[in-house]
Amino acid sequence: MEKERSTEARIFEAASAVFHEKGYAGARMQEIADRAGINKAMLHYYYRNKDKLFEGVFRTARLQVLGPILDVIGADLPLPVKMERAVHTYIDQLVAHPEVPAFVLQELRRHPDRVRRFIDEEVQLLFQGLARQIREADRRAEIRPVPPEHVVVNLIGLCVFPFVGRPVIQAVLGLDEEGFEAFIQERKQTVTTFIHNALGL
Amino acid sequence: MEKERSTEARIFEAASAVFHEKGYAGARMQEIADRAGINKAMLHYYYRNKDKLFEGVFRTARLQVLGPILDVIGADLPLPVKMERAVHTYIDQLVAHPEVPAFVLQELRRHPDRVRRFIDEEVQLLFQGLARQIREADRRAEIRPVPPEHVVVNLIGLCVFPFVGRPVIQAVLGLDEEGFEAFIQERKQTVTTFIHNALGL
DNA sequence: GTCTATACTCGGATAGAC
DNA sequence: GTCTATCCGAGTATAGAC
Repeated sequence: MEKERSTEARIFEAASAVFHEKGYAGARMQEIADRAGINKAMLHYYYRNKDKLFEGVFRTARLQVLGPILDVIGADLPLPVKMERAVHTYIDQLVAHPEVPAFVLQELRRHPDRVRRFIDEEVQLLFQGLARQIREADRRAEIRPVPPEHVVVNLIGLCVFPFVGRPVIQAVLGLDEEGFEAFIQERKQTVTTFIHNALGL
Repeated sequence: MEKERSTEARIFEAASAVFHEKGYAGARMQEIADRAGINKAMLHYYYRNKDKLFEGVFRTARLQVLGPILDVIGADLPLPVKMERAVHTYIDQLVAHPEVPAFVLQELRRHPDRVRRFIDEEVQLLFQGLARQIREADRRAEIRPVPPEHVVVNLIGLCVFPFVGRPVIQAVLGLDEEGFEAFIQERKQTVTTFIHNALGL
């Protein structure tokens, strides 16, 4: 109910929270209105309908989950450094938006038509560039022989999975919220080492 | 509409498919009825309501996603062999039920109360056992020093992530359905090697 | 711009005939 | 056991006053 930000911004933040938590199908306009501290009718005044509101939230989520990591992947860095930076950057990014990956993956799964817009030409090329860099390192015998596509998927998966599987991981390891936080912070180091060792760097 | 299996079984299969695809909130009783080739009213005759039907599907999903892998983790095997078997078994298991992990993780995220039942004492102990085995191997200097909990999460994540992130991975790597299948089959080997190398086995 | 009241649709659930 | 018809609550969206 903060009077600071504009109504529109408050709606958007509330909508983000609710969509992230419940997904499109589970989200209720009423709950969004409540969290924004305004009336249901206002939602339709600013954003015509649920779809439009969702569209905005999803577009933002894309940046939150793809933004910084792409810069690192596209940067001109030697492989070992790039790997380390990628892991650190990506985990930091995900800590800032812990619920976004599960949300995004869920919605992409239900709307295959969105996938092309989500992973556009540019994004695809960036990842292909990383794969090529790995292949090059392999050719020069700087790393163990290894299929580059798998390394790319492993890199992303090792960073993202704990956030998508959070409840299960917390239960298995017996971690409370702050225990999980700490675990994630450790991963910046352990995942980097894991990958470096796997590649023989 | 196969006349073979009983109506009850057909309903359950249809319900599984729809719940897996759409999640609880997105699933429609009408669609389940259609796929089962029967009337909506029949759903309520066999399973009292949507919740009860979901409960059954979810319980089965738990076994589909936890079953075989737990046997391997609990088995009395040397670490390198156990890791290899775990990866192979788990990926085979997930190929048989590709949509289940995303479904389960999504629903657990929305119903934190279910988590305890999902990861019960027994499951927790099995994973702790694996962690202990890794810690032992570390103590005996059979592997590189490494936090066991992270290895456990990495093992599971490397197997599960491709299925949860499937649409994104297909788009990034430019794979069609059978290309993805092949990629997954490759992973049984590449992930095993990745982990072995990471641990210095 | 913000509210209240209300229209309308969708979907889960039940009644009751066969 | 299986169907048709129908009820009813929930949830999105709009009308209209202030």
